[in-house]
Amino acid sequence: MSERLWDRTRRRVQEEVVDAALALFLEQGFEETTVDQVVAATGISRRSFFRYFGSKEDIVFGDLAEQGPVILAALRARPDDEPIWEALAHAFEVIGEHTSPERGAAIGRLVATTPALRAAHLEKHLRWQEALAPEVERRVGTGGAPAGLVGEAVVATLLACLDAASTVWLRQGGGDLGELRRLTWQALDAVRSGR
Amino acid sequence: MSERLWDRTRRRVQEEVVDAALALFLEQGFEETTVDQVVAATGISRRSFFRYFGSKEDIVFGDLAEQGPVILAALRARPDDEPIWEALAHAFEVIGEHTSPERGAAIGRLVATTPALRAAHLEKHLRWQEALAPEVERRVGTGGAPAGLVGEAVVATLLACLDAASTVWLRQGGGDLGELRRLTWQALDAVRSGR
DNA sequence: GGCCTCCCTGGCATCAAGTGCCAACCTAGC
DNA sequence: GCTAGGTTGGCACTTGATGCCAGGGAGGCC
Repeated sequence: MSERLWDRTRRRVQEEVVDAALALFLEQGFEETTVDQVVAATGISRRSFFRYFGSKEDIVFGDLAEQGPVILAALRARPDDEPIWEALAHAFEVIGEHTSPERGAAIGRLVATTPALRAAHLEKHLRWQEALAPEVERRVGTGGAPAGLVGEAVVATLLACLDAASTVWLRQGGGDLGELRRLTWQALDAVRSGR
Repeated sequence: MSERLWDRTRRRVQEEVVDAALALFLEQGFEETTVDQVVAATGISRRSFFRYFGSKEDIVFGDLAEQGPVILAALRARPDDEPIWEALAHAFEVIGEHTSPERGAAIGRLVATTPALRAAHLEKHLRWQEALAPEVERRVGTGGAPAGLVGEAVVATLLACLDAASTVWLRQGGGDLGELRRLTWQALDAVRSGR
């Protein structure tokens, strides 16, 4: 009943718009592409576009910002005695599961070169932090610090290392996910062993 | 010669606008305050406002985003054998030097509750990362990782811990800078000793 | 099948943040 | 005082985003 015609067409239209829009963005840049161009390329009305996406940035990020609970579930599924960094790193891998590395790299490059998208990207991280911090803090303990401090700091650090790794990874051409994992560990090691 | 009347009035007008605008923001919120209201409260013209500030966010952050070189200089002034975290933490203290902790806390609260400002805040961190990463990497070495990885990761981690500490600090009421320093160290310790 | 209800769509008007352009103006140097 | 160069403010315009309303299609009910 909940999977009737409307829902299906909705999803189809959404995908169609995303594909057309991404093509435009990659060709002529995100800022340089206007919403009017996007809707012209798909036949949807301008008004409906903003009902589907809410903002231009949403085309690129989709519902990624709302995936906090999904990542949290992945984290909870990890054994309790696993080192926190490993558990977190694995938990975040669920995010990339529904996109090819190539598409991910293309979007990554777009984000890296567009201030507005970088900002949205970081906002997304904040949302993830809120979702994950409590569970992380349950695992590692507060260490005597006020509630929230350690959890937020640990998640934020992992995301920081992941971003640094992504930057280098994209510069190297992207594509190989194993390489991204390796870089993330190198960044994490450097942080943890830093004098 | 470069400190003639124009420069002085420019600075005075700027301060006046910032004061009036911050009062409005704190009273009725950032998003809820329009640029037209701000210029109406100061007599300056709308057009001139955007020449002074470039964007509404700039009222709140001023030239903070461009202070990367200043922080870098402060970092360079630190002894070469000082542990990187200490050196960095001290270097960042130059940022707060020209504002009272109370004003800083008020702005911090404003930023924390306004998505657009949070995004700008994080963008600012990215700019600082770019400025500091090379010097940090010179100090700690690349550890065999590709150039840039370690520097970016270390700076980003420190900023992440500082943000986590700020969040807790603001929740506690703010005001005491020593407390903020203490919280930052606790966050950093938790990150470095995390299993 | 006819009808009614609900929700989606698209068009219109509107708002707010920026930006380009141009004429009027003011400071500084001569 | 006069000119040159930067400043100011008004205007129009672009772009993202939102409220409102009429029209229309899907699905349930008789």
